[in-house]
Amino acid sequence: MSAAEQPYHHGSLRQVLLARAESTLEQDGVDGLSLRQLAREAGVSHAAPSKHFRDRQALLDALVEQGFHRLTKALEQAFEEADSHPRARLGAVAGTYVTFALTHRELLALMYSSKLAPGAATEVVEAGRTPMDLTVRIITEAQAAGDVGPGDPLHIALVAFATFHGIATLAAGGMLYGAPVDDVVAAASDTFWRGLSQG
Amino acid sequence: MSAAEQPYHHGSLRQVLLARAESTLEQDGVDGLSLRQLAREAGVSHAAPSKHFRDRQALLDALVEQGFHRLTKALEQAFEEADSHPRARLGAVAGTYVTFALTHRELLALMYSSKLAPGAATEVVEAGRTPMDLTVRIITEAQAAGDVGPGDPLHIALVAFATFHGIATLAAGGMLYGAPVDDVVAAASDTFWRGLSQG
DNA sequence: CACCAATGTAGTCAATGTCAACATTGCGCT
DNA sequence: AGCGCAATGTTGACATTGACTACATTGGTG
Repeated sequence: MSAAEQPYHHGSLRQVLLARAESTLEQDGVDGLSLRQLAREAGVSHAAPSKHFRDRQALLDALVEQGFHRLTKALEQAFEEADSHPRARLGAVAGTYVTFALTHRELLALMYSSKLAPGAATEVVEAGRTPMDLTVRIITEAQAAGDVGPGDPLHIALVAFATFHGIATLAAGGMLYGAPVDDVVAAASDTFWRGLSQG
Repeated sequence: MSAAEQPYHHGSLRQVLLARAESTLEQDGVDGLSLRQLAREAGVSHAAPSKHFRDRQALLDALVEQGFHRLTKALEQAFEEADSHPRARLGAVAGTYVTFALTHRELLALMYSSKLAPGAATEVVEAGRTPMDLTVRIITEAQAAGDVGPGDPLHIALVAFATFHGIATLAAGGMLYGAPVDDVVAAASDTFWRGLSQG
């Protein structure tokens, strides 16, 4: 091959495709994502991506999985670094979640639209559980510490998670009617803990 | 034209397209929606839909608008028919919202994905505000009745709405981990009101 | 070193959204 | 009543896309 030519094998096509796919996703939305376009940008033939992703859905699944892993990592870090008091932990986790939602609007929407291919679902479902698992853990700790009365921790955690998830998605869609996200999150936190602090 | 022929003009093509589009949407998701397929099902030529919807997005916008109108109607009816106590009203509205979300999963997702064309946005944005407006009204009444302490009713209403919206979308996505929706809604209601009942 | 699995290429096909040119119809205005 | 035009529908075309098949190149491994 001559000097300026590309080697026949790209070398890291899968990574490049995923990276460009993610930035295109955020910029143009899911509908703006085209396998052929990605191939062009990567400088490979139009069918090359098929060696790494069976079809378009497989690429989306990979994006979702990557997204969940990153989100999980961020949430766990926030959990660890926060003061160990349940209130501080939930606040840190909720804040991280909302930040992620605002930084990766389209990705989070994709993650929870979950048109997951029934085949590859296992891994993704696994990764998708972490946010709730963390929340359950916080509630359980709060109950152990006496900050929260008895009751199925799953139900209580679901209420908490749904609240912050709802705020995050509404914020990402610009439907907070001008209210600052942080204020809404803080208000939700206050209401939530006050509602749980008594039997 | 011979007896069995269709008249040249369909007569109610727009309505038929919208109706079939909605059922296809729920059955196959947004991606399963094709203008040409709809045209086939309606028995018209492939370009006929363009006389009623400039492009595919315009059809989706129309579905969203129709969806918001139906949701608004249902919520307002629930609001009126419920006992006038704020707690009963919020419960009725929340229940109606969740029911709608479960009955029209794909539609609700589309409604809040809001890739609204900046042009036609006004009408849809208008319709999209009603759920929050109703919630604000309930909170204001609750404050007037002394059931809820002072505070920006918008913020409080946002927390409530986000909570039920979050529960609804999680439930629609099958991410409640087996917990019955009604239980989660009830738990959220209890926590919410208890958290607000004191200064 | 020969072979083979992984990776990339070229060509093709059907489906789709969109546009332009043309056909048919019904309604309003004179 | 009837003329004319806007609304509605048809036909044909084109570019893009996802997906499939056959083939080419490469690098690692027995």
